[in-house]
Amino acid sequence: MTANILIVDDEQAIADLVEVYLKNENYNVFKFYNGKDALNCIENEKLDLAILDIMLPDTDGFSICRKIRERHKFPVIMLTAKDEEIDKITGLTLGADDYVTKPFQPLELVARVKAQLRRFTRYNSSEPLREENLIEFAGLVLNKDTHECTLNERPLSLTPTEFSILWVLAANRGRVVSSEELFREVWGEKYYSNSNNTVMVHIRHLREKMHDSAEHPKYIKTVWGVGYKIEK
Amino acid sequence: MTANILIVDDEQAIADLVEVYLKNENYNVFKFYNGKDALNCIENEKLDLAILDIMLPDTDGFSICRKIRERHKFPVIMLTAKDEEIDKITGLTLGADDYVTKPFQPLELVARVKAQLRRFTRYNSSEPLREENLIEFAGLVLNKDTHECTLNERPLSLTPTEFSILWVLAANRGRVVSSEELFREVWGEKYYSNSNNTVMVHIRHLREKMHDSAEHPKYIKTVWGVGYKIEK
DNA sequence: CACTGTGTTAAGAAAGTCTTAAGATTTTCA
DNA sequence: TGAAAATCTTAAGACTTTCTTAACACAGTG
Repeated sequence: MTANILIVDDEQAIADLVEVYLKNENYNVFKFYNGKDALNCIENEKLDLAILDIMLPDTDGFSICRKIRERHKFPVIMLTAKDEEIDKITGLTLGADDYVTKPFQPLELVARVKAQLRRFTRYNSSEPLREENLIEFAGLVLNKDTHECTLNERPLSLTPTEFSILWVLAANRGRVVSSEELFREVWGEKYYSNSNNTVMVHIRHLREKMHDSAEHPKYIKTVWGVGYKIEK
Repeated sequence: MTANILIVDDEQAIADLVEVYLKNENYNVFKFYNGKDALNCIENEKLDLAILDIMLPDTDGFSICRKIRERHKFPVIMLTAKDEEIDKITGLTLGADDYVTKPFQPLELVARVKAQLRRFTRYNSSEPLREENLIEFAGLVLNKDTHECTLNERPLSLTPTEFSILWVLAANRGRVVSSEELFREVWGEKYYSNSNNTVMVHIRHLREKMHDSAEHPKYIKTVWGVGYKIEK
């Protein structure tokens, strides 16, 4: 399950560095030092993500981003110099999905790339690579297409977040999923801190709707100090 | 029984310091301040372990790690700057066996080196290098995914720390594991002092749950002056 | 017997979880 | 568009489980 990633930066050292790190993660990398070649690549290759520097010799990242958005939906990450703060707003409104300011830690960028790919394949892909869009076991039915859920033939009215959480738990049934993992899976790229009890509150709501209790859970079990799990 | 250890760090002071400590332990040390010489060394020397800084003038630790993994199986320890927290995950998935964050206590690093060498020489014979998440032997079953544990088909309800301790003992079955080693494995890189009897208390709880006794232990045996072990 | 390492116990500290509710945000729909 | 509804996030306190500490008892060692 690899992905095709485009990197465009006229600073060759940076483009090369990013290339090394991405290849380390087994991504296919298309690397260009100018906009013209990049645009060509966008037309001819089936890309999964693009990393664009804003300043380029022959054009700029925004133009490329706009070009991409005309025909494609894959995520775009912008590279901006530190003092180009304004780019944040502009870049994002122009359709970039994330931005990273220079200088950056290569691994930070890699993490962002992964986050975007995860987000993209989860939400935007009509034909999922691996994941099914129907989970059915032990009286629980989850339909990702319709976002419907039934428990023992009784329909549950779940909010989007609740559905996502239950989906992740169900997809990993039998395995303990930590709050942090749940958070990352459901919310995507944001950072997690222990003081954030959002997941917990949603679990509480889920249990309520499933007529489940925290003390003697039938469905979502708490594994102390580790996370939550649904039995197989 | 000495070992050949490669250390690569462009911060000469650090590389030199590590060298001193490793030589003090009678290891043969190959020290380099850049990636090129290190790669050369990897080709020509029969190494037992490598310590790699991530940031290098001409390349990076991951590239070297990948090179090593193409041909060799010996353990690799990564050095990461404190703020490169994310490296932990990425570095490990890239094939490093352990990571140490800068700044570090030299003796801490030495301890890690020893641990890796021990692990390697042990596993290298029959067992796979990659850690499993299921240990099953002599009536004891430990499942890291579900955090479940059964002893002779009877489920044991273990706390996270108890589970970790039993896991380490089980993973090292047949070998004595000292309290200090247990502490480091379970609690991470924190410092250990002899006056700390936390491990002992947990062992006591474990024995209780396993219906084991200190005088005539069936499972967790005390090796006087050394540590604890579980028979194979 | 002194000494050092290990075992036991219990209580207080710390960490993790649950619940609740208010306020912020987003979505819906007239 | 603006008001209402739904949903999400945050925060605080109660509650539970787990961990650590410390004091003392016990067991090996020389």
